[in-house]
Order: sequence, then C-alpha cells, then structure tokens
Amino acid sequence: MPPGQDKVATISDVARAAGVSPMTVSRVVNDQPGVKATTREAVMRAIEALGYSPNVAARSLARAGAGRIGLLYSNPSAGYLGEILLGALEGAHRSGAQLLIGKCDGDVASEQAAIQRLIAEGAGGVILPPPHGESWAAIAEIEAHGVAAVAIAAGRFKSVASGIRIDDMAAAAEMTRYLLGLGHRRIGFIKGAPNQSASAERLIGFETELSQAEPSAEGLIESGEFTYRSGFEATERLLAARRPPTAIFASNDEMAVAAIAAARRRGLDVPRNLTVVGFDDTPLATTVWPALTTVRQPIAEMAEAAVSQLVRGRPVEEADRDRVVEHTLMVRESSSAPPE
Amino acid sequence: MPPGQDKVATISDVARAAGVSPMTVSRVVNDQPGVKATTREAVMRAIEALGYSPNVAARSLARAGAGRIGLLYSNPSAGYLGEILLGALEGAHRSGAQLLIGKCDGDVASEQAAIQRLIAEGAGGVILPPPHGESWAAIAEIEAHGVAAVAIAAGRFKSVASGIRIDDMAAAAEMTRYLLGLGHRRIGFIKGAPNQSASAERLIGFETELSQAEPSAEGLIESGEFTYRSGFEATERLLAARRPPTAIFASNDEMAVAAIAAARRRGLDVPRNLTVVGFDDTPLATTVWPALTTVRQPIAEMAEAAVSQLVRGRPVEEADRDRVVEHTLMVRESSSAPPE
DNA sequence: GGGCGTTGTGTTAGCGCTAACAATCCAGAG
DNA sequence: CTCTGGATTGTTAGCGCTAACACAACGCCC
Repeated sequence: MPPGQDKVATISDVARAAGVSPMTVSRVVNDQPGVKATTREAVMRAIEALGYSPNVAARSLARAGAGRIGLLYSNPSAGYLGEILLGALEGAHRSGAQLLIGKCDGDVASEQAAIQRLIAEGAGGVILPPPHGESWAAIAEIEAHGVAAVAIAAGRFKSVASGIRIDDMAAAAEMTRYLLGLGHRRIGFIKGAPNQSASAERLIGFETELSQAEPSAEGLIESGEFTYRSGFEATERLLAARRPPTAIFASNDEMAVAAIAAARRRGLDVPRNLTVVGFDDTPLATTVWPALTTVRQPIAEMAEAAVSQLVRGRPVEEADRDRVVEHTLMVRESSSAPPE
Repeated sequence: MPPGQDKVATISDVARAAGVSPMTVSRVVNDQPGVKATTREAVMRAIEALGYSPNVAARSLARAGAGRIGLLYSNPSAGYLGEILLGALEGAHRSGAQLLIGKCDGDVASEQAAIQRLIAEGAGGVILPPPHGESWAAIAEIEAHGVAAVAIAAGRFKSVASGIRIDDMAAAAEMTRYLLGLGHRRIGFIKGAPNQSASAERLIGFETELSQAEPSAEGLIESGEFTYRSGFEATERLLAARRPPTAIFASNDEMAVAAIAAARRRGLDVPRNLTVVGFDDTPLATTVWPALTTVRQPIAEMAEAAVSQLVRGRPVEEADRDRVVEHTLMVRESSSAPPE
C-alpha cells in the first residue's frame, strides 16, 4: 500500500456523506435527542462507511468541561496499577477528558506535593486509588482547592470524599461460605493493613459468616499488612499451630501467593493439603501456579466510573457519594475440599 | 476556600501578563528558538506566577500531527502493563497525543482485529509491547495501512519494524559475570519463550560469559516459557540433578519467582542455599520476599520514547530504527555467595 | 543611503468539535 | 387558508493552541 495515512474522516466528511450538517452528526454521535430516526440512521450508515471516530481532543476542547482529571498513584500492589490506568484511560477516552498522572511516595508530604502539582496543572477532579482514598490529608488538600475527589476501593467507613467500592464485607462472607461449603472447618484468616478500612470489612465478613456455620467452624486470625512478607509470616504462624487450618483466606492476592509459598516450604501441596484463597483478583492471581481462587474486584470499571463521575462535575446525587459495584467469586485451582 | 475552580490560565492570560503575544508564549513553552533571552525569562515568570500549563487537547488539535497513537496489549506479565501504560501516557502528555488502547488475545486473528480497530480510530502509529513486536502478522497488518509501528523490547533480530530495546545479550552477560563474581561455578539458566528473540539473546549472553569464566564454570540449561509454571518446573528439573546448581538465572522475573517457590519446596532457603536472579525488574521483583536481584529494563521510558518517536512521524534516521537504551543490574536480596 | 540578510515578534487562520441560538418544517387548530 | 407550536435541522462563534507567514527593527555591505 503506497501512500498510507489517508486523512482520518472528520465530522464534516460524515455530514457531507450523509447530506446533513455537522451539528446533526454531532447529535447522533452523542446520542442526543431531537434527531429523526431516518436521519439518525443515515448518519450512522455514513459513520460506518467512513470509519469515523470523533477526535477526542477537539471534543474536549469544545466542551467547556472539567477536561482534566488527576490520578494519584504511589505503589499499588503489582498489577493493580495497570488495571486502574486501563480503566481511567478508557473513561477519559469516552468522555474526552485528559488524564493527568501524579506520582508520590508513601508519606504525607509527597502526597500533598503531588496533589498540588495535579491541581496546578488544572485537574478538575482527582482519583484516589488505595491507599490514598483513606488519607484524610489528601482529601482535605484536594477539597481545599475546591476540587472533587473520588476514592476507589476505600471501604465504606471513609465517606469524606465520594467513593466507588465493592461490598467487601459481603464478598468476604461469600468467600467464607464457599470455603465452608467445600467442607473446611478450621480456616485461617490473614488480615489486611489496619489503616485501610476494607481490611476491617473483610474480617467482619469472614467472622460473621463463620459464626453462622453449620456445623460450626473455627477461625484462626492472624494479622498482615497486605504485603507478601507479612502474608508469608502470618502463614508460618498459622501452620505452626498444633492444629493448623485446612484453608487459609488471605485478605489480598499478594498475601495469598505468599501463603502458597510458605505452605510449600512446609512440604504442603496447594490445594491438596491446604486450600489458599485471596482477594482482589489482581493479575498476580493468574500468574502463579496454581492459579488463585479469589474475589474479583472490577478495578478497571471502577476507575472508569470514577473518571466519568468526575467529568460530570461534583457529585450531587446521593447515589454518587458511595457507589457500590458488583464483585465476583473466581474459583480457580488453589482451593479444594479438605484432605479426607 | 469558597468557590474553587477558578478558570485555568490560558496562553493568552500568560501573554497578557508578560506583555507579549500568545505566539511568543507558545514558542517559549515549546522551547523553540528565536526568542530573546530577556523575553523568554519574562514569559517564564508569568507562567510560573499564573501556574499555567498548556491544554493538551488544544495543542494536539492545532498541531496537524499524528495525534493518535495506538497501543496494542494482550496480557503482558503482571506489572509490565502498568509500566508501559505509565510511560506511554507520559509520552502522550508531553507531545499532546491521544493514546488509544487496543486489547487483544494471544491469537493472530484477534491481534489483527485489534489493529484494524486502532487504525480505524485514526492511529497514526502503533506501539507493540512484547510479544506483539515479534508478530510478523501484526507488523504486516500495520504497515499495510501505511502506519508506523514501534516494537518495545523485541530483541535485535526482528528489525522489520523499528524498535526500542535494551541490549539483552550484554545485560545477561553482566548478570552472569555478577554471579560468577559471587563465586558460583554451577549456574542453572532457564530460557525464555522460544518465539521471542530476546530469549535467544539472553541465553547467548549467559553462555558466552560463562565460557570465559576463570576458573571455569558450568551451565545447566533448561527451557522455559516466561511463565510461572514453566519456571517452576524447570527449577524442579534443575534441582533434581545429581549435582544441582548453586545459582539459577531465570530469563524473566516471573520464572525467578517460581524458582524461589520451587526451591522452598525442596527445603532450600533463598539466598542462603540457592541464589536466584531474574530479568526485567517488573513490580513482581520487589513484591516477593526476598526481593529479586534482577536486570532493570526501563520499560516506562521505553514506552515514552516509542510514543514520541511515533508522534514525530515515520522513523527516518537510522538511529531510530533500532534504539538501544540502558539497563541496570539491580542487586537485591535473592542472591549471595554459594554455600561454603 | 538603498538593498539585504538577521533576528525577534505579531497576525491570521484554522485544527474538529459542540453550545447556543436561529431557521425551517409540518401538523393540527382556528 | 392562516396561525401556532413542537419537532427537526442548520448557522454562528469560539474552545486554546500553533503553523505559516508578515512585519519590524537592527546591522552590514557596497
């Protein structure tokens, strides 16, 4: 193919092809009412024929809109970041917004610096992935500039900013029920970092469900920090017990992977001798072998929703203040019935 | 702070504040020559004072430019994706381009479909992260539309499209030298997937360096697929040998992590009884414990470079056809001298 | 002193799109 | 047959920025 790069079709090209004005095309593209069905169809056909796709830059320029959305990031567990970015990008693409990325370290000072940079660059809204959604300082800093913030997966207790999350408690309960259903009656639970309220919710979900088990079951609780190492050590403590559990429920995938590693060290095969399940369904879950049974949190969709919510402006409807999305139990290879 | 969202400063605001025309400001912002030093300074001061940051949408609209860059992605090992996205985003931000993401599965058909979608949406260039940079079909498809492609980390042998990579061979040699320097004389090597030329290069780097070892050393080579499972199994084979190696060099981090897991299963402590090193420095490397000694590949920077190269148009300078960037040896906790 | 390059700077136009308003059409009412 | 009012479509202007060119001022040459 010789020349290549034939100019991309614009809205005017489509308009000409369909025999209407650009404005009408715009209306069709944006799903606005007030276009006759037949016209709409003609336009659609022209769009199809020309392979037209709107120029996001032009669109966001024309719409006075918030236009710029900031995303704070530090060092979310491997994989998490990719998902968030993917979702946010998709959302930005859809609504013609520009995504600004602000990196920071763990400490409050750098968090604030990153936020200020983001706002100076014109962010009209900021997305706070974990753990920033629980940082009072971060939220205050953002609000102080009159900018909206949306926390992702920050649990229900932190409702200063609006947030998008799954029902951690229900999800943990569901996983516990699954384990119970498999026949496990001694289940170890590794808690998450205490500074994230999702940790508490997951624990509560586990405990309440366990307490209702029939026949009754026992839970062994160990604390963790959401890190590999903490998961490894917690598992060692769990397995060193006089009567070790037959299943371990880690509060995130990273710790679950560590649990598998720790189990192997004691000569235990997963899932034959020990069932291990995680939470989050990060890419890690399918990277390791055996693949983890875990709770899927639709991170990408959550990030996308956060962007579009922010683009629409400050949340007004109450429903936007605390949006709960669906989770899914992903049953894979790391779980099975307890040994005989 | 009462109202918030005071309009973001525009180029005209800056121009007015500095007492020049918008065009001059534009020149300063874009580092173009032909502006008197004093003027430049005045503009800079105004920019600083107003906290001005250019509107990317407007910029990319005004520059006739390629404007839209496609990024193909399937399922790169956990973490990789985040890095690539981060870098590409940064590059897009800098050059005012719009990033289009195209997801596909492993098979050729879906790869082609994704590419066609990307091009239909107006991508003027496509970035091919591994393993797509080695897909002849993908490159042909892209070129057929007269669109430029840049492969990331695709090794030197595949030079149909231009690419950005590290010197895999040299990096592997360097790592081998490090292992040798530690005193290891029986070193296991786990190869990467055969369909990626970087695998071959890493192997060559290992072998040549090993052959020059003084005193001489022995290499045990096992094949792998860059996956956790393949790394696990390769390690089991390696450790089952009558005289197992004292160090294992896996061709990527995922397999290195698996190697640690496999070692643990045999009661071996890393790095006390066995040294394990990886390659790539994905987030995984610092997620696990002990943290992996590995070769850092500056993925984010590579992606950023790919974007800006694509924005500039089809590569003309020979140097752009095969760009090699620096790697770094990251010494962490998974390596040490061989047991006594 | 007029012609001519060399800086530095300003003007004009327009990228592709969409608010806001204006115009047109057509049905049914009067 | 005209008038009214909703439904549908078109027009105008401008978002913020940057190519491309126009212009001004300066120094230099013969």
